[in-house]
Amino acid sequence: MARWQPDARERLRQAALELFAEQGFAATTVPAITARAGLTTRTFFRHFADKREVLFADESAIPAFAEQLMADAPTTGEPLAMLLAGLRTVAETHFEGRKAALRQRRAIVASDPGLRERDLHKRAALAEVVREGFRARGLEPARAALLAETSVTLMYVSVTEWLDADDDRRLYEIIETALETLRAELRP
Amino acid sequence: MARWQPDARERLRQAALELFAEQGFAATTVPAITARAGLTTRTFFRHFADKREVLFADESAIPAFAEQLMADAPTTGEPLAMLLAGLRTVAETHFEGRKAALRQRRAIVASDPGLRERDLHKRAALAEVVREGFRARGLEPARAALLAETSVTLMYVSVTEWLDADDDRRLYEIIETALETLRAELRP
DNA sequence: CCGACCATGACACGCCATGTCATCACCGCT
DNA sequence: AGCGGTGATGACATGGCGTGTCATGGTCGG
Repeated sequence: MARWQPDARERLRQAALELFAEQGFAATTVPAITARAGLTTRTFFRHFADKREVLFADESAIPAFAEQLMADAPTTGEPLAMLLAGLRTVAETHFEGRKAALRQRRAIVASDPGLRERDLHKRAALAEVVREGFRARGLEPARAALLAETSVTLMYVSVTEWLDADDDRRLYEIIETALETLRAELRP
Repeated sequence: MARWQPDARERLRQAALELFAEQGFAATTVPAITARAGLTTRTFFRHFADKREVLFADESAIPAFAEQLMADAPTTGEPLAMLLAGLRTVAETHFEGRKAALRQRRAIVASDPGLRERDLHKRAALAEVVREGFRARGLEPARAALLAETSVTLMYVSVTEWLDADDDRRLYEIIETALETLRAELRP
C-alpha cells in the first residue's frame, strides 16, 4: 500500500475550492484546507506558493501556450493578423466550453482584493510573454508593448462581456467585435 | 508642548522609503519603520492599510483627479478628444517634473512581486474610474471599457518609455506618438 | 537486497495585520 | 478656570501566513 494517497496537489485544490465556495476566500484558512485534504499545512505551501495561487493553477498554462503559439507562427505577415489568430486559438482552447467554471471562479476572485491583484498580475505576465514574442520577431519595443497590452486588454474585456452575457455568442466573435469597436473609437 | 510630534504619517512614509532604499522592501519590517519614525507598529497600520501602501500614497490622488476631470469635461465632442486632453492634463500635473522620484519608486516596485501586484491594482482602479466616467456620459459598456483600458495602457506604456529614455521628450508627446503607433498597428 | 531519492510530517519561528482598551493633550463650551 | 468630549497614539493580545529545517519511511533503480 502506498505511503500516501495520490494526487496531493489535486486534493488540495479541490478542498480549497470547496471551502472558498462554502465560506469565502478570506474566511478559509490554510489549515482548514489541508485538514479537509488530509495533509499538513506545510505540504500546502510545497504545492502552492501562497493561498491565492490555488485559484490560478488552472490558468497557469496560458502564458506558456501563448509563448509557444508565437514561436510557431510564421515570421511573415502582419502582427495584427497573427494576434487575431492567436487570440482565437486561446479563446477556443482555454475558454470556450468552460463558461460555468470560469463564472464561479470569477465570482470568488471578485470577492477579494488580494485575488483581484493576483489576477491582474497573471494578466500582466501574459502581456509580457506576448510582448517578448513580438520583440523576438523584430518589432520595436514601443510597438511590441502596445500590441501586447492591447491584445490582452481585448481578450479580457471580451471575456468579461462573454461571461456577463446570457446568449451563446462565441468568445472569438466578441473579440472581433471589440477590435472593430476599438478601431472605430481610435479613428481620428 | 504637544503630546506627539506632528506629521506622523509623513514621518512614517519618510522612514519607510529610506529603509526600502537602504535594504530593500522585503527586508524592511514594519517595526523597523516605526522605530525609525519613533512610533509603534500599531500606529503604522492606522495610517497605511498595509506595508505596500506606503509606496502608493503619493499617487492616490490620480483617480480622484481623473474622475473630476471627466465630470468637468463638456459632454459634447468625441470621447477620444476628451481622453487625449485628460491624458495631457494628468501627464503635466502628476508626472512631468517628477522623473527622478518616479524612477526611484519604479525601481523599488519592480524589485518585489507584491508591489508589482499593488501597482497593477492601482492602474486597474484608475481604469475603472475612467470607464465609469464614460458610462456616465452615455457610452455603451463595451465602448467605455475598451476606451478606458486603452487609455490607461497608453498612459503607462508611455510612462515606461518616458522613464527609460534619457532624452527630454515630454510625456505627452510620447503618449501622442504611442496613439499614432497603435492606430497604425490596428489598421486592417 | 540495499542505498539513494523524494514527498510528506513535525516543529519552530518571525512577520503581517487586526481587535480592544487605556491614556492624555487639545479644544470648545460654559 | 474648569470640564467633558474628541481623537491620535500606546500597549497588549491574537491569529493566520509563509519559510527553514530535520526526521521519516515507502519507492525504485541497481
